Amino acid sequence: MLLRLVVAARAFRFKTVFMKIATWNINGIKARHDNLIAWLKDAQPDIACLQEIKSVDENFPRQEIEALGYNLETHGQKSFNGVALLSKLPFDEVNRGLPAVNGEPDETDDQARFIEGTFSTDGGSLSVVSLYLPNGNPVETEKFPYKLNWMERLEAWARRKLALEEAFILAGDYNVIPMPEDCHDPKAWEGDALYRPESRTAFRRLCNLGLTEAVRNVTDAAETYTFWDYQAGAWQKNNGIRIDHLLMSPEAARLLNSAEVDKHTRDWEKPSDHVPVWVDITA
DNA sequence: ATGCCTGCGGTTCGCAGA
Repeated sequence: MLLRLVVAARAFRFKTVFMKIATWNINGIKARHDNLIAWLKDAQPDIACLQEIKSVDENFPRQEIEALGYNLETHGQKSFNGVALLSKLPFDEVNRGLPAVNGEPDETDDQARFIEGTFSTDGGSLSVVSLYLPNGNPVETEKFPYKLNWMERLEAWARRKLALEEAFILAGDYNVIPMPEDCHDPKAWEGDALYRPESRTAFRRLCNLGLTEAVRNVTDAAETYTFWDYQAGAWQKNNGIRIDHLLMSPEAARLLNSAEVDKHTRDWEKPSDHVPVWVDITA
């Protein structure tokens, strides 16, 4: 009897559930719907964070995604931006929009770039954010300060969240090249908003709160890129950049098993210029 | 130095992206 209890307790304690959490800037849900469905069937993420859906919520094509077993929450706008969360787990809570630095809703920001879902797992609560950080170009316009302000607000959000000591993952298109080795041709990016010292410093500050950037936590492989421009044969020349990242709280990072880039989707017909990046965690 | 290419809205071109 005692033995059976011990066996049952061990089985419970060591029950391992793997979860795959992915992020992908799809560059338009209407243009990328079929590619998205193909990738979902193939990669089978438990949670997928999408960016640049370029659609209002009412027009987002839900049917085939839901038929694959996903719960779906969107935060869209007309023509530009827009983020979404797909999850096989039911959502406990959904929060739309990145708050101001003080934690209050930011009424001055009407761009749809942030959606958070919270979930219950065997290991406790898990929060996953799909974010689309502003590009910031051209740097001499108001777009660059908007980017830096957005990063300040993101850092403030992460500080508040870290105080709760729970597992969370900030996944998305950060529009930041963290290091020279994260692009094919660093010289070509000098002065660009994606590579400006202010952008890289803000990204580093975010990481240095105690977040783990998943891909660089598991590999230092050269030429690990997540975006290749449509123009000038960038894909064929492997002229890429690494700007899509998953940042994990300590409680999430301790569960990290692997992190990968689904580079092959860039070779598909009508590809997005970004490819999916994902982590596997023990949840 | 500039455009390269693509998606979107809304009409055949302008804007945005990175």
